[in-house]
Amino acid sequence: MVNSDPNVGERTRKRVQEVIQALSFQPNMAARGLAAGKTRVLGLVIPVGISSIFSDPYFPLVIQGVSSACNLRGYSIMLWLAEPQFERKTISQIIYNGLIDGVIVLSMLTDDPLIDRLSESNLPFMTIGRHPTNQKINYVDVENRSGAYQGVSYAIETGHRRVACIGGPRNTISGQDRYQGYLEALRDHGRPVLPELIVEGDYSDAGGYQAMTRLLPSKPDAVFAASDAMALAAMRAIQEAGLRVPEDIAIIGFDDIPSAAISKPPLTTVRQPIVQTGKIVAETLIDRIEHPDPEPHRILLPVELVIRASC
Amino acid sequence: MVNSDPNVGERTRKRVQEVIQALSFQPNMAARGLAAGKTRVLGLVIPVGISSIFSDPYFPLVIQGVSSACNLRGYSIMLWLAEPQFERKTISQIIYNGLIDGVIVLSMLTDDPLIDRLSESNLPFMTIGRHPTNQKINYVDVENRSGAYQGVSYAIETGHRRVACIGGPRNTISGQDRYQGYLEALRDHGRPVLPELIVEGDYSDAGGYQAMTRLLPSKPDAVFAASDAMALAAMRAIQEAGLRVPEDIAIIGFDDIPSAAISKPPLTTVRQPIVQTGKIVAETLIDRIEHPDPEPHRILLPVELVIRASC
DNA sequence: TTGATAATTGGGAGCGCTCCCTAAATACCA
DNA sequence: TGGTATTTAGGGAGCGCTCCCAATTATCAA
Repeated sequence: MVNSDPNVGERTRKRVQEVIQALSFQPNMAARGLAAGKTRVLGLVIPVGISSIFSDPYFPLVIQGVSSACNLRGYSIMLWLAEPQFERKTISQIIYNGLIDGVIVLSMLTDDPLIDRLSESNLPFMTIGRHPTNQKINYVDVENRSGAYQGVSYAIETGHRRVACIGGPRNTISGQDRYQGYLEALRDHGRPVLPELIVEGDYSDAGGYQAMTRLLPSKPDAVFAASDAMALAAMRAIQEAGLRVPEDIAIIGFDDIPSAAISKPPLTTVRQPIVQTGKIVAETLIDRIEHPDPEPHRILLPVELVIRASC
Repeated sequence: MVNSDPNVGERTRKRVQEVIQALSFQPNMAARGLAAGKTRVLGLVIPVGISSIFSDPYFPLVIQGVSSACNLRGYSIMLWLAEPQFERKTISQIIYNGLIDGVIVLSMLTDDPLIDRLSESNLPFMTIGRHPTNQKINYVDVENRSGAYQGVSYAIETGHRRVACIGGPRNTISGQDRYQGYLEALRDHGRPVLPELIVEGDYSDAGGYQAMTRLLPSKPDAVFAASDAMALAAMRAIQEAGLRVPEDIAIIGFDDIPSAAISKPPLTTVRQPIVQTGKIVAETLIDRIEHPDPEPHRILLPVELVIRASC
């Protein structure tokens, strides 16, 4: 017994430990996994279909959180970047191959076939990002809607009348949720929804710049961008057009990435706890693996409006 | 025989394939790993000790390259973010546990204890980033020295006389190599090395901004920054000080990250093939696992000076 | 001291696969 | 058609561990 078997003598246990030390013995995980039926490995699936997605600082931070929780609990991470062409075959193959005790899926898209496959299986899994329809899926997400609501409300309450929106991609859940928050804030403050002030972005720097360029002729006096990357790019576009931030156009972002604090002016933004999200999703999944429990776990992490100088 | 055993009848093979299809049978990788002594899993170790390191777009891109090569060759990736406090124990434990056929180590630091442990073992491994002393270690790296040399030479040849350097951290190999390139370019063009024009950065945005602020009083007319993140931040610092890029101070970066192309002015920088680096290191490692070969493999990938408007 | 009970230990089966060796089937040639 | 060479199929051992049960030893009360 290499492990701490509960009914093994104190003396024996000690001797075993000494021998382990002396030989610097490492149990073979493949054998252990085979015999015990559990490997202490978590799968982490990240879709990279959307081109810009991996240059976003979001993903590394999630990985960092997951990794940190796994280290603490003695788990390892198997990483798959799900390139679209592999989804059908490889992913499902890989997932059922007995190397993994559970899976975390970074679920951006509103319709991810992988999720359906997983819910049919009996492999424990959680998603980062809520599922739009299936109520039985366990997830961790941040309060995207409420965060956007807060940000846009703040813009309105600080006297801005034409608040534009650079949204996230429409086929992402977070993009939709943040857009909803924008809409609701407008409605609750009795403001009209003006189509010319709404542009779809792709969360990326380049996309934000382009979106702002298209927005400029409509003369917004504030912009809510669904990501900091886009917000910062929009700020650049505004300044290059000879306008001032926040005097001519105020900006509110979403994420609070490191560079948001040091832009000029510093970006007012909605902070989401990215590393924390990764940690919690991993912890919850490990809990569920070790103590199976049919109760759905749906966790919504709070966001926080960080007021700086851009609005 | 689930695999394509070379001496198995054509008819039988076909029948086996059909049955596999019909049952959508998935071989258990743990069992296969145990029996065959190989798991088709690669370890990827990334140190996250340096705080800012994971917000750098470099790492995701390397992962992407490694992942892409692994997908092609039917390998999976086991990811470890090596938090410093785990290095001694966990990392070496994990690496010898039989779950892995080989390891890729993203080796930034000039003295990484993990590398020494690995070279004592007989686990195939490669590093990304050359090793400063041990000649027997297989690595893939980019031409950091020559890239910096090209960039700095270009600055000098375009008429700049006081070329400053915002270097990478001194305890990183790439930081040293790029600094060497800077020095050599200065020397080969008969320019003096002025200590007041040399500042150590940490590759990060914030570090670059701070470094530039310190550099400003020394009145450089050009700056070579060892990363684009620093270069972009330096550009901001210069512009905020009321100076123009490139008229007052020219800037040359290193990396060619996406935002380098859309900054204002667009950044002249040394492009390094990051995804490619990941691909090649994974491919080479897999080759070495499948066809052991004591010959050292040291690969230096070329870089390319991308001339845009900042210099 | 003895018997009953509890704590501990050692041994064997088996996890699902690969590898190797032998037996059987088939092909080939005189 | 018989015999040999060759291909193909099948069976068994074993990879290194965990789990479970039987055997052993220690513990305690009468």
